[in-house]
Amino acid sequence: MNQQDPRARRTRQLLFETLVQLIVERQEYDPISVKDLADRAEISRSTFYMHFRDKDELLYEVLSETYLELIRKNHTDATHVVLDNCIWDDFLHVASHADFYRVMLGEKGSAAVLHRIWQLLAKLIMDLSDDTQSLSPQVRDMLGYTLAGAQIGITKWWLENDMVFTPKQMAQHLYQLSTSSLLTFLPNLTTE
Amino acid sequence: MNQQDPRARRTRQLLFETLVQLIVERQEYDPISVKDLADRAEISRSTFYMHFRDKDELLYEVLSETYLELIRKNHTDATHVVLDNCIWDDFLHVASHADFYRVMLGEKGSAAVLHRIWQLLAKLIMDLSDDTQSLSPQVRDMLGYTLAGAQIGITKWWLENDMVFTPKQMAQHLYQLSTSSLLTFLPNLTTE
DNA sequence: TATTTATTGTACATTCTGTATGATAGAGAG
DNA sequence: CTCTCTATCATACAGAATGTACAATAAATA
Repeated sequence: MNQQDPRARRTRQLLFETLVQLIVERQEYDPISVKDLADRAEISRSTFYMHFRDKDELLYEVLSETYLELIRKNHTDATHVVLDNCIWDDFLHVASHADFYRVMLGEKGSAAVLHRIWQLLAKLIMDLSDDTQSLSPQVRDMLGYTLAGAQIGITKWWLENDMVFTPKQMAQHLYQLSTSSLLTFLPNLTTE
Repeated sequence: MNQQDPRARRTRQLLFETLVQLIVERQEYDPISVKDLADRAEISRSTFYMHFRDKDELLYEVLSETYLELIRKNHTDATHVVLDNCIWDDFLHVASHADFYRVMLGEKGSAAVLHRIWQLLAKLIMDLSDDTQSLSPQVRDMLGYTLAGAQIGITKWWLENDMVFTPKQMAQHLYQLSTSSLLTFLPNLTTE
């Protein structure tokens, strides 16, 4: 399959949008079938299998594209390469796809996607917090997973409670929660 | 279906154990079919449907039984009705079912189960942390979700990294991380 | 215009789901 | 022990979804 062929590009993009659309519309991921996607996108089901092995692969590529774009945006703007601004950006990003994330982070979402977001976030957080350079890679990793969990948790709550705070407020809450605990956590790890 | 009939009790219990066994063995949840369960448990597939609507209902009841037992144990022993001891208990519990949780909290797990654990943990944490009584129910809830995320995150890391720390060490790490951030988080919420 | 190939429609084998039904066998009552 | 009740069994069935195969069509490109 030639990725450059305009027909293929169109179909791919169409399937990306259709999947997100169906997830938002039906408020669930798993019960969506390849037939559902093909019908909605008005393509043949066999065409789907020319592009993706299955539903999950499609979803993975949607996320890959999304996060490539998100990270690229962060790196272009110099002011964003600090943790608190990145967190703010994360909440802005989530807010602009709130209906999608509300489903995907909830009980009707996908464990695979949640796991992947978790790993990505953990790495992102650790790359940006330079006050933990002294820790062992192992403990840094542990902190990353923990803070990623905190971020996902607060985001879940936010989405499930009508986003009563602004993205900036959420970022502030999470940031002070994260950094303050990091600071107190750091010295105690070595003394035990 | 009479829950008291020894035949029914046997079958139910057998299915509980079989599901966990299959999850641990195959390291995944979703691809397990009702036929797989029936074959392994050596019961008829139709018998399965006499007890549970589907696979998910079975899993839910497994969890319900588990957590009822866990909470009951906590409440019997008076020393456990404080947050840090409960956290320790959580890690002990996870450790004793490590193979199960490694799957269920990972990419091959179940979004529904993760979501349920998240809610349960959030409520548990908030019920036990009395230093947040002054906060609004809304903010308390947000904190609960966040700390639950942190706990699930650190647990995920622990399970995916050969459980290099003891349950007690994990509890200590998480406890100081949680309480210290709570303390610094509390005053700042009102000033903004 | 001619060639390449993405897309289409269709067909097929396979698996799973949920339900239904009559036969079998285990549990409890008299 | 006998009788009744019912959980379990084996089987069948309809419906849906999956993944693959193939020939025909139509869009892109040279």
